[in-house]
Amino acid sequence: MQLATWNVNSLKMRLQHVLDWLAANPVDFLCLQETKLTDDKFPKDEIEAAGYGVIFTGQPTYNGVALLYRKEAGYVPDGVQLNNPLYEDVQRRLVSARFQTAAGPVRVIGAYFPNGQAVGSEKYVYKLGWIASLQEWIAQLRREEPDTGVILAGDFNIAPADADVHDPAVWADGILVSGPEREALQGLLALGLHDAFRLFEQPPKLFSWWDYRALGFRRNAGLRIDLILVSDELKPMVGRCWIDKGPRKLEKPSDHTPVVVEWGAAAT
DNA sequence: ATGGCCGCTTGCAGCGGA
Repeated sequence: MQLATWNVNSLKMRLQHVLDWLAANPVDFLCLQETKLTDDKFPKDEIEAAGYGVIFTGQPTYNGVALLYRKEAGYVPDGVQLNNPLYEDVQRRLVSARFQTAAGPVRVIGAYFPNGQAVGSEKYVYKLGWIASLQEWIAQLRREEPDTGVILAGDFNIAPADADVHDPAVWADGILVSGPEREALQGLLALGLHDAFRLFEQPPKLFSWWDYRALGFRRNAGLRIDLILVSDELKPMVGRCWIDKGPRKLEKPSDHTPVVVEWGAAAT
């Protein structure tokens, strides 16, 4: 099985990229962030025609998330949750559902973490509070659904370590890398979640986002801020996790590119 | 050294993103 996450920076602008990518990469699940579409404008028909069911929640202009699941594989979502039940929020940043899979029940949570804008700002305080509440909710889920694995995938807007930053000196203590943000991520990992990408040896300087400005992509001046966390019971089944730079090379790309995880039978 | 793009809007300049 495969699951991917992709911040598309407007699904209206990127729908064809998503459909083309799914045709070439028929993943079981796809989490999208920054759809930037109200629910009445969501391209449900086009996505269903491509063989995927979809759960989505949006708002005007900003944010918006979607969770796609491959119909041919027979997935039926239950326990659907839009946003965090423990956190009142007009911003639409979370979409979740549980699925029965060949590797047992799994709850997928697609997340668009707040950016935070600048360390110490009002938006930064919101970011840290939002993550703390997400941690509380996932802790609650682990108690309520103890036999269900968890995959938390999305745009975390946090580079976990300096190895995930093209130039740590430039970014030092800034937004996306600051101590409190990284500690908040550690709080999530402490629930028994694991950064799937770092379960494996990886070449250096692999990123999932590159600034549109300053030839960021050509210079590989990027960050790894799009993550897939898998829970303890899924960890032994993860066989591969990779970043697909292909879509970032297209005309009018998103500034993020897909991250994919593959799991299945227990690794031997 | 600085900042350089992109998408969105009760829109044509300003905000947010990262």
